[in-house]
Amino acid sequence: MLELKFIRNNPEIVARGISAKNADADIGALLALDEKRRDLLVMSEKLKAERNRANQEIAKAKKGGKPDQALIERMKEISSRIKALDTEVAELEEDIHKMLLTVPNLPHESVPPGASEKDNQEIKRWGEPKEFAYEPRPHWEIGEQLGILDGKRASKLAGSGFALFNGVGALLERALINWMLDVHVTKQGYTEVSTPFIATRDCMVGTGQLPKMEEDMYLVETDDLFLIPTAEVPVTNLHREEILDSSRLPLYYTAYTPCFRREAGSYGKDTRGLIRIHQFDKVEMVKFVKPETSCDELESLLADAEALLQMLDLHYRVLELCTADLSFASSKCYDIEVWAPGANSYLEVSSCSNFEDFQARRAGIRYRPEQGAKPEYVHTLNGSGLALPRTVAALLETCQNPDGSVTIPEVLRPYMHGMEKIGKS
RNA sequence: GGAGAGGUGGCCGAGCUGGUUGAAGGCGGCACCCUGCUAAGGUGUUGUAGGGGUAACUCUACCGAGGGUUCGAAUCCCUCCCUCUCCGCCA
Repeated sequence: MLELKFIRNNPEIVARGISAKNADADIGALLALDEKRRDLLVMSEKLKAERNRANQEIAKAKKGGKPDQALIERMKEISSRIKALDTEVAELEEDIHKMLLTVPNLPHESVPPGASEKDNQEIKRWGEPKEFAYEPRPHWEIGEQLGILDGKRASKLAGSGFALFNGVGALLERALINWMLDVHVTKQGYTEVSTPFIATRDCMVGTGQLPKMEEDMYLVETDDLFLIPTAEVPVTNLHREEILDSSRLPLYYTAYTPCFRREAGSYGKDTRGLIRIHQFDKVEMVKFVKPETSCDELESLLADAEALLQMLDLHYRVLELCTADLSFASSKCYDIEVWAPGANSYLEVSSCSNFEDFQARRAGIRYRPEQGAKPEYVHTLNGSGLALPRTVAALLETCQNPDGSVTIPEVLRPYMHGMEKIGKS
């Protein structure tokens, strides 16, 4: 959420930022409502001041035993006017707030301009695409042949767009989760949390999924609770409505959670294998930092995510998203895409974003810069480290052998009972 | 799901027979004083948000959330949410 005052004072900057993001929001209408609200507020508050003065008089008079009946009658009238004004103000405030929630975050000044995802900038390549003497097979074939992926039965359980890992496949999934968490905790300074996989509407608004993305979420209607689309939601909301001690910052958290996404509107896209499914596992990193450090923190967050792919020895590239491809809440974002030779494409396995104070303002996450100073909003960041199914896909495809087996990366072997290869079982 | 208790400022905790209570008291924080050092002690100060004003300043709101009663509500009434205890059910 942007600050209303900021919009009021910088309408043209806001408008420019919104259009750079290819979004639209009616700033003019918003500001008109705001002006009306302030007019009514002044009227109401003047009346309230009068009422407060009168109330003291009445209280004093009553002690003497003779309340002024005429004054009470007049206050009755004023009270009803106040009530009417306040009702109107409250309605305006609600409208303004609703509109404010639909205004996207502005791109950071360093973000390259662009009209679509085609204008994203590739800023880095690590490693080389592995060479094959034969046509490398896609992970869905490898997985089915090794008996570690069972797409048919997955759809029996939950319909299309779900995965079922079998035997060593399930072990591989679990090994990756444990290994990633261990790297974040023991080598990169994150604190592990294990959160609910369901979140309230307030949480979803706090991180920016709502109100815009409601169709993309699974809603448990009976309780008005949402299945989380990413651990970003519960972890960022951990400190909702809190004033954090400045000495505690920066706070680094990591969490494993499943992620649930309806993927409404992307039917027919990436339907094969593990590339786009409704439920997937992910290890996420979330940071709460002081504003002046958030740019650097984004770089180190990206490095922490990259480190995982480097240890797995998987080739990847890093894209800096252009203004048009930035998500609603982010001000700057890097995507990491891992090379999947069988699918013959780069797969997004991590998205590292700086939200600046956009989420913090929505969720009320603040800190006190100095003892006794006014609380200010923290900056929040998050990045996947990493999304599991696509990592598994790239791994199976990259580490496949001519005989159909898959060599397990060394770092994972301790997590897989020392196993070196996945063969046919 | 049933019965009961409760939700007050950074924290703990009074007030809850309606009226200078934004809110006693304590802890913590900050400033100053005292002190050979440390510890202890003394005095003062210390919430958030939204308006108005060039400014000094000033007004308003906030005691879980939302309604109601009243000239006036942290205090009375209703609804909802959350926490705790006991019972039931269940991993």
